[in-house]
Amino acid sequence: MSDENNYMIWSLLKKCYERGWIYKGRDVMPWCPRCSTALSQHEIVTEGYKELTHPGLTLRFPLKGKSKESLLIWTTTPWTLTSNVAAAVHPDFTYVKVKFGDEYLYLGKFALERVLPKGSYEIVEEMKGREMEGWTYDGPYDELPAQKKSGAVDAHRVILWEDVTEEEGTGIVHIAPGCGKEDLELGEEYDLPVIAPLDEFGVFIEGFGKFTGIHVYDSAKIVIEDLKKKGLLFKVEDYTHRYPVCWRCGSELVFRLVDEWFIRMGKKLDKPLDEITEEEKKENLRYQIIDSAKQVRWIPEYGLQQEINWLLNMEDWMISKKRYWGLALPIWECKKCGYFEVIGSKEELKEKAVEGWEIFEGHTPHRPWVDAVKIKCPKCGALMSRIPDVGNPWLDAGIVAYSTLQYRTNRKYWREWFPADLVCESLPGQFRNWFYAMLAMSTIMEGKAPFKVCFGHGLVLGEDGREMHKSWGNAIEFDEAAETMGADVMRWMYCSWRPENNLPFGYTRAKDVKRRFLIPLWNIYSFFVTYANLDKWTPKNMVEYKSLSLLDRWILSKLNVLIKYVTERLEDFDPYNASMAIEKFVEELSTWYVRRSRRRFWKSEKDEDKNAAYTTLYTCLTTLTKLLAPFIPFTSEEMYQNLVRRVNKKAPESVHHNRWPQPDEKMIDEKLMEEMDLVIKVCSLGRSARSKAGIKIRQPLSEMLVIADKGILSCIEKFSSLIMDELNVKNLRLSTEKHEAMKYAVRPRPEILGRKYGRLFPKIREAIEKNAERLAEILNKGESVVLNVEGQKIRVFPEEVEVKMQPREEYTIAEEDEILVAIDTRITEDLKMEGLARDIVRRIQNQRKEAGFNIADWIETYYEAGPELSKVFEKFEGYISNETLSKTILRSKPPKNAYVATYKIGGETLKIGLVRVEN
RNA sequence: GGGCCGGUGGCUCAGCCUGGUUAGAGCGUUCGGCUGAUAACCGAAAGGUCGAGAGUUCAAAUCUCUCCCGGCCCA
Repeated sequence: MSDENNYMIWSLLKKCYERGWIYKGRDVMPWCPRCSTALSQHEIVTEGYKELTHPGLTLRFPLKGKSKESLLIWTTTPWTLTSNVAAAVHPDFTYVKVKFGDEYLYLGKFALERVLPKGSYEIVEEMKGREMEGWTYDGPYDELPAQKKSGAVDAHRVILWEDVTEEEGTGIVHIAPGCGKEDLELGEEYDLPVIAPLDEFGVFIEGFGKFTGIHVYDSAKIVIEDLKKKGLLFKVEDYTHRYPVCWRCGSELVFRLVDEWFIRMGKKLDKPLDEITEEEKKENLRYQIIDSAKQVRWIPEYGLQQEINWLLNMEDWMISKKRYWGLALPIWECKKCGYFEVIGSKEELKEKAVEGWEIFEGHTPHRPWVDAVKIKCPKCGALMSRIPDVGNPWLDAGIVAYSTLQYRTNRKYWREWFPADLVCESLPGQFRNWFYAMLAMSTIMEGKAPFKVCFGHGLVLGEDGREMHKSWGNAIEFDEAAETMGADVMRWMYCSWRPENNLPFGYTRAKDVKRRFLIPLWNIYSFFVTYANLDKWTPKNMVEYKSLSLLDRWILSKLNVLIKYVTERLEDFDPYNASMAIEKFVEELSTWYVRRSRRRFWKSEKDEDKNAAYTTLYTCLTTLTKLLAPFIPFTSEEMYQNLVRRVNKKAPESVHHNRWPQPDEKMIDEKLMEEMDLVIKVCSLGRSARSKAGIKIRQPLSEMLVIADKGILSCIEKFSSLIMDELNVKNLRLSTEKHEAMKYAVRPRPEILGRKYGRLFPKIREAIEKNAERLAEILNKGESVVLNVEGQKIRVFPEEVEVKMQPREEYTIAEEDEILVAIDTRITEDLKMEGLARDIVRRIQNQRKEAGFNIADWIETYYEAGPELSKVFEKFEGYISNETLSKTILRSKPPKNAYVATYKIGGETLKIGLVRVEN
């Protein structure tokens, strides 16, 4: 391992030192007694809390100079009472003095009910918290040497604190500045002494009497015993709360006063960001980092907001860690006068070393070797030793933009590669860890962001939407997932999900992705391969653009649009929309292009058209392999090897060695794509109409009628054979006139006309309905009509009737967006027989497959059927044999070796036997 | 307590920035259909107080405010 990382961090810390940003803090840190280490803010916030039950103690702090008068205090951390220095009240809350038995107690008025039994007390006096300031009291452990030596005994008094809450306790808070973060801050404000009771293992140090040598975890019952004996204990109740624990070992944390090293983040200025002046930023790292963060393009955009929010709230960065292994912090401290110095490089250290260099030389800058080196204190001349702490691991993670790019040794190289184009990690996890560390460190080094784009994705969750946990049974190991669902499936699952959303990961979703995308893709591919092999088709047979059909040109247009779009989306770091577009394309390729082209591959009489279809599908597939290579590298490689490498040994060895496809603008035909959209819609309407009429596609029909405006019709006209084929109709009629398919119906309104004309009404109705068409036109114009009914002239007004349009009897219609499709539902005997023929063909095809015959195998077909189906066999013999590759079709009992099946079609029983024959 | 993200059919999510037909898709459900790509495909139907309330507007899922719920972060 190279030392570069270490020395790079040394030089960064040196920079901070030179600007006065490094300092030693005496802070109360969350501390794990088992791991014997402090935990940083980063570590504690992630998974650092557990519901735990502790003894909640209510006890007396007897007031000095007043007999039988006490403050009532509540705490859940008995051990901190040994280090009590003060008691805090809220200045604005109301407190009460109550008579309780033969004593007087002080507590918050709001706490009376939960602390004292109802009716057991009598309020003697009320006061605001601020009136109590300065009252002195006797602490519970004033006999301890540590209490005496620190001056705490004489410092015990009531102080004011805005953060006292009404929600829990007595409203009077016990303050031990050596045992709590807020306590320490408050203590500094009031200049209180600090007592730190615990060593790094959580054991009481010297000066704590019988506690000395006792582990903090064992101290609670001793405290409770003591308080009982001293008569200070008021009551003990179990109290359950969220309490911080060590993320590594789960031990309860204690708060311990320790020396730690920090990088100063700069003051939090209490004003809007845009009002921070350049002058203020100059020495304030916090706001400099925010400026760096703003240089980055955040995906999603709100990532920036989140990062800024973190930076605005971030405390000074604790860079030390109480461990043995890790980056040796290059801080040398003088034990005698307290001066410290940060060393920025190996060379500087060598120069300043006064002893131990020979031990260190040749080693990496780690313990124990580096600790041997001593330097001379420039202030007092004593020997300075390195502090024992190692560095926070985020220092290592955050320096990569410098340490891996030869920043110290080859600045030219560094400039070439810095800043990185992209970093990508989990946004909720890293905005305060890795992203933060990189931004902070690069701001210190160069005053700018180390990456241009920060792509933050969501979390991978279990399929149930909860975090994955082994114990919850929703966790899936990567290896197992890759093995079971396939790596490409997993990749597509990620790509086709909005990255900023948390991803529910699991096998159901994998199956879904497979079915939605990968299987259809593979089906297209295997369809192509099946027929290309049969036809011995190779890319050498590819035809020119001018030989391609409209359908071919359409999908190639779509393909080139796709290339353009995917390229653009990927360049914009947007794999989601890129993959969605590919899915859409594959779907269209499968459900429209291939479906409409199948016959061209199988039964095309003209080689030219067959070649055109092969050319087109081959182009689509080979282009897709390249577009898909970054998404599903294994599937695309497999397809590529078979489609390209097998027939062209000169092609690049792998799909991943190919150039990215370039769109061919000439192939993009906007008009054609619009037209095809219309065609697809017409077909969809046609199917809808058939479905409404209950006539399956297999049943040929004589005519369909499309009614729309001229523009639409002229688009459709070119595709009439496609439409007729798709919808299985013999003729396609186009018209702009709705009445070709529709007729008017006029319904007289009995509540008006019946009342008006009485018994004449039925005759009137008859007259109206007989001439409905003609009358409707007039009535629709808002004019009245005159009817001759039994010699009377009857004038009928538009409001007296209801004019409706309905399809003519022979048609069933479907209508949408100004397009109306009508199908003629009359089935003649000929059409019916043709439908039956098609039905028979389908059964035979199915049967061939079930028999295990190959697509191109020739067969003999035997059948036994009733008179009608036999007639169909005779009439459509050519068609049936051609479709099913039957050399002969015989009306006879199938031989023994035939594959036989029986069906019921059109009320007759049909028995079919198939025998494979040599070609 | 403060900040950010989210709340839309049974489920997973689009739409919101830039207000405007009848709020979409996939999955699931039901019914029907196609098929030598077949553990796939097509069509139709059922299914929605767009978290709640107020405001702005001719018009609000969309803009504003308040509140509720969930997640994350900070205190």
